[in-house]
Amino acid sequence: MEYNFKEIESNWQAYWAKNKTFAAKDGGDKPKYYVLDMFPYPSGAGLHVGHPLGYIASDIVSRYKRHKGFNVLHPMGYDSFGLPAEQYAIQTGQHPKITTENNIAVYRRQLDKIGFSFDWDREVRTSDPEYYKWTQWIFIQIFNSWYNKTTDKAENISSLISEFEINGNKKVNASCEESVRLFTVSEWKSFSEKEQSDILMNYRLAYLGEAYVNWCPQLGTVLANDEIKDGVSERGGYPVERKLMKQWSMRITAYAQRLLTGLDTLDWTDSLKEAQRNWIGKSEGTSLRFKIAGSDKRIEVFTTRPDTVFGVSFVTLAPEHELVEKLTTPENKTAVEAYVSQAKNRSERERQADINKITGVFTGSYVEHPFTGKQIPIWIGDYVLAGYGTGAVMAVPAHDSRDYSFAKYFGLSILEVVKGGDLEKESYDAKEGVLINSDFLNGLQVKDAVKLAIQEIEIRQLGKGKVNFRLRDAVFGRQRYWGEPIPIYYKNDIPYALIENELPLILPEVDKYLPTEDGEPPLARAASSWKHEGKYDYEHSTMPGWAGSSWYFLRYMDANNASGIADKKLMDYWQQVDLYIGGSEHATGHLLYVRFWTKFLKDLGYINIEEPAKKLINQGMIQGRSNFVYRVNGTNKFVSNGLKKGYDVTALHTDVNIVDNDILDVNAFKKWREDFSTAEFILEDGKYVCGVEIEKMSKSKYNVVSPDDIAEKFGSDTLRLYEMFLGPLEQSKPWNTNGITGVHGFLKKLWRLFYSAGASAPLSDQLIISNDEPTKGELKTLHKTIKKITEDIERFSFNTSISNFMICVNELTDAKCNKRAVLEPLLICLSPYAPHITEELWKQLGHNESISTVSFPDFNEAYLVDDNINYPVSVNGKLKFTLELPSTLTIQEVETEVMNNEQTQKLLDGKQPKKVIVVHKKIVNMVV
RNA sequence: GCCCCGGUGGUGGAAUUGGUAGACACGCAGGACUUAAAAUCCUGUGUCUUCGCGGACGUACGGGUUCAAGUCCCGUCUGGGGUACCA
Repeated sequence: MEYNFKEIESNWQAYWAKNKTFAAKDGGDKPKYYVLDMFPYPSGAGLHVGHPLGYIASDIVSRYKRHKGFNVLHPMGYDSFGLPAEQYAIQTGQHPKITTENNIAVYRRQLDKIGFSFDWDREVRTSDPEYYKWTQWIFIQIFNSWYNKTTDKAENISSLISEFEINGNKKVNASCEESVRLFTVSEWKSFSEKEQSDILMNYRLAYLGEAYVNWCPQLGTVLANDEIKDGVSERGGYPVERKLMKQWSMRITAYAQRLLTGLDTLDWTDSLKEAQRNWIGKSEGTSLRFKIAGSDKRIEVFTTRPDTVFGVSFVTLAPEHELVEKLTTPENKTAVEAYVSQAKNRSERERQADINKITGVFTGSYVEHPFTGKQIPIWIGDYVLAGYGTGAVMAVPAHDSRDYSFAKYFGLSILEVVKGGDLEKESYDAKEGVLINSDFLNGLQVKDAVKLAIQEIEIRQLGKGKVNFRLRDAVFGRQRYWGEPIPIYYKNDIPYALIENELPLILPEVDKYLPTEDGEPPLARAASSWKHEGKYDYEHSTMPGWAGSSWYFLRYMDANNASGIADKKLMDYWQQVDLYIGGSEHATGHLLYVRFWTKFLKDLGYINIEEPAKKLINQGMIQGRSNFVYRVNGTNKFVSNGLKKGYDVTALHTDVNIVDNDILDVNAFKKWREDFSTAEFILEDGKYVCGVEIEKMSKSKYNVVSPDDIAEKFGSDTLRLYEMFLGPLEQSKPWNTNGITGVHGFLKKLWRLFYSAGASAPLSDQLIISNDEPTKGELKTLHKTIKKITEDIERFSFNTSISNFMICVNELTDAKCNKRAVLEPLLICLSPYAPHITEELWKQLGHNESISTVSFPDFNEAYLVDDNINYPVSVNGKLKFTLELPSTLTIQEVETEVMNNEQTQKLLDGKQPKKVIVVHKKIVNMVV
């Protein structure tokens, strides 16, 4: 019987679906194991071969863990809100819901064809009202919470209100807006409802606040930092500018320290943890106030180098700093105003492009040095950012390169206070050296000087030791249609959250998916009929893409729950994700937000885990391998790659699906596009050889390879094996079908073990399987393979395990082994990788149960040892000769045997070795 | 600039704790079977040298530690990813 993969694969896919073979059970005696993939956004282009890479890896682990006796949760769903469907809707008028559903259907069909063991009963879609009801519910919990720094967790806003009613806010230790002012109990009680609401807004973890946002006029929406690439929007490539807007935001900064310390408990790669650490950007230093000369006002700065305080030669404010106007003297007014308005109009992109251009302006005012009382000029410079620290810096040009260039450019003084650099050439930024010209800090090392300076600043009440984070609050509102409506309505200009039984707040229908003519979000188009209790306007912005994906891992635990995010008992049972696989592009976006929401939900007691995923692996990207043809300019002639030098040619992308091993199928090429139907070719060795380049996989480059085509030609088992065989999971690599015959040949060889009497014998119609006892050699091959595969899967080294399967099958083929006792355990080992063929052969062997229900075989060390092992013996590392010794010896016995050996004695020539080292039971070294 | 990860045959890659570098696969060459092709099977395949046995060299480059280095340390070159006037 031939290996008919098409029939086998469709039969088993139908069987698994019908029998719900991979449905996870909520509970039981088995230990649980939760394997999660980052769910896809269902785009219109369908899956290409790069998408399933991570899914195949997670599927292998899931199937393996089931064999190992775990109760495995391995779900899949769709991150189905997003901009592309909305853009498509704008262009065509088709409702994004329809587009999304169509795309999901295509994805599902493609995923099913690969034979994944997902539990589809738990499918989630973020755009489903039954799902986003709970996204909205979580938003309301966050809105109704504040962060208590004393208990170091989020609490319901009611505890804050009662504190206000007892003590006012002077004792409150909260993560809140810096600008919040002190009030007493009686003041609180005298405030109007609107005033109270505004005050609480400063404390809420989801709050409405003024924020500089990345505004994209073309899209009519606000973008997150990671939705912008090179200063333009990731989708569409439109310019982006900074704009101050009232926006819903999330106070993720309250969690900065916990997000940082939590990383230590995670089994994530160092590079990923490092990326998160950099993003959170903790820096320790001190605040320091400079008194403005001739005024009672002070400018507060943040510095990590208080040791260099005697080197301050000017203070720089961000152009947006609130004191700019007051500090500007009349004679400088024109220059300052011109500079400020110009700096404000510069977009982020322009600022980045002019990174080396130094700009700034003098205000005309001075501050007093806190220790020396010396007059220090106040400047404005756009290298100081309003959004970081206090928006003002003490400039120490001698020891900070940015201050240095600024000082050099404007001719300001440079005062050396740490020895070690050459200030004629550049600033000395290193945090080591001895302090000079610094009064009480003189002679100290930088490290000690920092400590002493902070101490002194605190004693003199000039400032306070402080920790600053780079992390900023996350803007949560989007001026878009295709997202979760924010469950807020406005009554007398006060925002109120909906209550649970008013959810879900369904996304209303609109006539167009664009912002309104006066710049309101698309939802404003529905406003006339879409009102709370028929009269109050709802919030018109929607949630960002990351909202739905920040808690989906919980929903899979109880995907159809109508009364909560998921049943508490089930969340307590499934706990954390044990293995999370996805792309590294989510390192600082999704993975921070999902950690943030997890911590928040824990604080409120809804879940009892602090981190969403224990182990995380980033799969590498599969790049496209583009093929080129070279058209001789002005003709319809195409010259082969090797001969193109003599011609004036234009390189054109050609469809990789009509190219085999870089040889063009010229007839298919002529049919591919009408204008090529009359093409002529200049061949080399009778072939047309194409050029090659590695690029991102994309429709426009004609280098997209669909998994469907591969499955059609070779079968899904081959696709699965080949994607894993390409190289280490975490490494990026170009797709190249050249080697696929290797893994396909492996499956055919495996099939022959069951249906043929030998390597070159013809295939039989019947299984040729014997019940004979295996030989020692066959058992050794089997157990060696089990051992290696087990170790390979445990360390996620799927490419090497496939090599080990190949070695095993080659050895069994050589041994003409067709014994049940060898082949059955081998099938079980292979089934996570190639589920269809192994299910089929398992059934042919007479089993009624799915192979996925069988225990993974254990290996037996006893079968692995050789009778004799060659021990090369070397003296001082030089290999001299080998001895044959039985492998049953202990290391001590090997030593004795080697020492007593005649040849060893001859080599040592009467000397006694100082050291005898037996390594790997294979090499014996002697140090003389 | 800073941070992180890499650099091994013609190609993808293996070498798990420092212990016989190049497993496995592709490609290529030769052979078997076949009228022929496909499929399948067998042999060879790091470089140089040698008729051959063998020998020398060899993991980006230059040093170092070690009986022993692809692996550890220092420096240089180089590729990829992240991030950026973060005070």
